[in-house]
Amino acid sequence: MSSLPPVPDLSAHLGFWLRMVSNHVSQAFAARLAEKEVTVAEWCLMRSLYDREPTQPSRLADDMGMTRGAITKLAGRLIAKSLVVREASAQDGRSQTLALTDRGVGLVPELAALADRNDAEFFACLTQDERQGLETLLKSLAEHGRMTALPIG
Amino acid sequence: MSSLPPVPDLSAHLGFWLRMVSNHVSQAFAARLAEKEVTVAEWCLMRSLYDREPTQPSRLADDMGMTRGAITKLAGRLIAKSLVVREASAQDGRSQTLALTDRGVGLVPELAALADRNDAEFFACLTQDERQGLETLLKSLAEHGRMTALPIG
DNA sequence: TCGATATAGTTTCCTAGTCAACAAATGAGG
DNA sequence: CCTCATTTGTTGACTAGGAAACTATATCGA
Repeated sequence: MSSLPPVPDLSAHLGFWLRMVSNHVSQAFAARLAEKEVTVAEWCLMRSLYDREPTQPSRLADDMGMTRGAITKLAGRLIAKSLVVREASAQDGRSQTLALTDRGVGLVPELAALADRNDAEFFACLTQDERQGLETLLKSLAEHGRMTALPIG
Repeated sequence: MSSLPPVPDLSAHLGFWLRMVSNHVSQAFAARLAEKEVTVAEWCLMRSLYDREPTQPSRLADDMGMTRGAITKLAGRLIAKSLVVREASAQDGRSQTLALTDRGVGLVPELAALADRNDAEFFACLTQDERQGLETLLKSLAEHGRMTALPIG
């Protein structure tokens, strides 16, 4: 009988638990957003536009950690839903800006409320101190790992 | 001038930081695995098969939080790479089992080493106590949220 | 001022999931 | 037994993203 080399279980890694919890939180959030017919990526883009001047797609791509191609399509879907408008730049013929429509502006606070509730639901089982500690740890990891963009994928 | 209702920033939510860090860790891991021409999902499936009897696809689907259709395709890719074999059940004509090939068995420890290194790299900036604390918090969240499967998406 | 290069956005092809319809085999009830 | 519901795995249509080729415009340098 050949014995296998011992290999740590998947659950031996912190990354495993991180992924497990993160994905559950995100999926639950996605389900809430789905009732408003909005995806997580759409929410991120809309929130990014909410309190900002009309913004270039390339800028949003950097902020959101997505490619420009993805932003083109994402913006297209939001435009189709009349939540966002695309406008050509007067100065630079290549450039455009994206901005929320009135409907988009109106929707953002509703979606933000869903985000609040989702966060509250998942982290309710932690004490205030624990939540604070978790936030500190995650921000520390983000800083040391030079994580700037919000990676969707 | 109409003033917008105040809306918390994306970064106001713990879920945001969780997702940010988790996705970076996972993407870095995916990049390491890519050098061995293996995806994260493939790694999870292979690791699941490593120290187990040949296992039904439906069982793996439950374990990994994926649909059966996804397992069909995932297994198909691994079979194409000669890392996994599919075998029909003798007792139940509907049922099959999946198992690692010798090559698959040999690859798992290599991939596990990559997982170890990836984890070590990302969490090196934390003290041992902090890592322990993070693990405790994540496991607590997983338990309270009844998170069993390893959700890929 | 013209040509090379860089930049902004789009498009095409590819990947890897989901969902829902499906075929084959099993099992349970009359 | 025979039928009908259930279970197993597969398939096809669809989604959302990435990579790279592409178009149009702008800029820089000789």
